[in-house]
Amino acid sequence: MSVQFAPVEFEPAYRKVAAALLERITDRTLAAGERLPPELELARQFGVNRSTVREALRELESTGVLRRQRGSKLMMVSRPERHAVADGVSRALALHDVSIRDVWEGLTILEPPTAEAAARHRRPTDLARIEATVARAPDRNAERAARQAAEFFRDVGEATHNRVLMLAHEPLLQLLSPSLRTIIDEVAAARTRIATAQRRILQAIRAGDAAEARLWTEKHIRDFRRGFDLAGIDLARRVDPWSIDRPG
Amino acid sequence: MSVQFAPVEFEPAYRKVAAALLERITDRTLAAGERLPPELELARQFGVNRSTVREALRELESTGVLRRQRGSKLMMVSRPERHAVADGVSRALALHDVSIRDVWEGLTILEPPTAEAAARHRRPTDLARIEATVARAPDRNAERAARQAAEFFRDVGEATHNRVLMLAHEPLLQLLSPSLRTIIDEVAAARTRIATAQRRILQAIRAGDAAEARLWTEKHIRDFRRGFDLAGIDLARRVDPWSIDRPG
DNA sequence: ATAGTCCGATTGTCCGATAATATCACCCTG
DNA sequence: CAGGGTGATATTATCGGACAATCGGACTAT
Repeated sequence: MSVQFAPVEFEPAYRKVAAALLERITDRTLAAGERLPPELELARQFGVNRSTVREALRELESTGVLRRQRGSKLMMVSRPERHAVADGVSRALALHDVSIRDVWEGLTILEPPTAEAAARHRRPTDLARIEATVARAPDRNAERAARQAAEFFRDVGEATHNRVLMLAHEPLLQLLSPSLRTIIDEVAAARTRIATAQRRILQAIRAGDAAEARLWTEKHIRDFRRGFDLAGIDLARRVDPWSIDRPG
Repeated sequence: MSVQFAPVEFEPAYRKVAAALLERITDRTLAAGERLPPELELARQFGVNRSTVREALRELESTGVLRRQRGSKLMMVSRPERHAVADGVSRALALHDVSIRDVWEGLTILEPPTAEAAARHRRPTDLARIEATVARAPDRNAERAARQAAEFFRDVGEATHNRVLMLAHEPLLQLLSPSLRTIIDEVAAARTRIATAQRRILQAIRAGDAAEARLWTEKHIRDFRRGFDLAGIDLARRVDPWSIDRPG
């Protein structure tokens, strides 16, 4: 076994076509919003059959760089939507048997500094949005209440004006939402504690008090941990392969 | 405008097929490692043409839940590979004009607590892996040195045994790598400072000293910031649509 | 055992065709 | 001239069928 050979690599045409198109999209030759040529035209240009082009298009469609507006025929170059990307990440994490503890730990790490950053970079419109969400605070319906709790974090994320942070916590919010609903359903004090924390965090962000925003967010997340215990949720359990919102 | 109608939704067959298959995969009816039936069989079962099935397969293939082992014909159900998922996230962030500052801020938030967690949960094999990487420390070649620097963070991430954290920082490492290479190329002191920080962090992780691990990681990341300035990299510049590794 | 050979199954790719519908230039009417 | 109908055309979704390449085995000869 003196000589070693690398496996000969073969790439099917549909993948090559997809790669070529993706290349043009990432290097902005094809800008977002631009319309893609018709399939037959692409087939002619690439010198392949239309079926092959279509397979490539499906690939790009599912990554979110191609989309078609409702009721339109031609494909449009687009930027992947945040929630669509997050769906993929969530699915991947769920399939990898990530535990509730893992997700919670991620939030513990991510949210306090995010709130801090929000306190520094928030603008009036951000405050308005957070306020609107906080105002919906204690909701009788557990489903809605859980959604509101997640929405609050999203709003805070928006206020950072850092897309990296916004995208990073999105899958965590998605994965935690079923447990969150359970907590709100089972733990009597949950609603008011959440509402209180949200008010304090909002207050701190409005005042531009980064330290305070961080502190209350830490409390807020720690409360979730208490909630898991009180609701009898096993932290070691893997997150549910929950229902994904279909990308619009 | 008394009555309102939601836009009638039409889903093409290839999407329905993809959704149906994905459903079976997320609910584990089709377990990872299992082989998918042949395309003709699927076409028969779904009552559609083979071309339609193929378009659905391309969609699932690109999300990473389907794969074929090298040189095999039948598709295999699989879990999305971390780096493949991260590629998608990176691309999305790049297309959204994320700035270097945004990415750096993400690392600032993510890495110190990650090192902390690593100090708590590391096992002997983790230490060995980190040590091996640190041992490759000052490399003359900037390209390799940058890869090594990123690899170090990956190793630390592995040591947390939390897949959420591992996946979360992966896109950041990918997006930062071009800038990192520039720094190593331009800033004379970069190599030794990186090597020093890595040694100290490794030491702390080995000792199980979470606080120390966090501290040195903070320094390490702050150093990057200094590096950007010294290398004349504009933090407001958007990250490069760098070259993506093709998923194997 | 290892290499050669054959065979069925399966994928990659192509061709051609049809129905549905989005797009657009055009015309008509008030 | 604005705005609404109206075809002709372009384009997609889906189908059926075809063929070459090749993978997985079985079987055979060395």
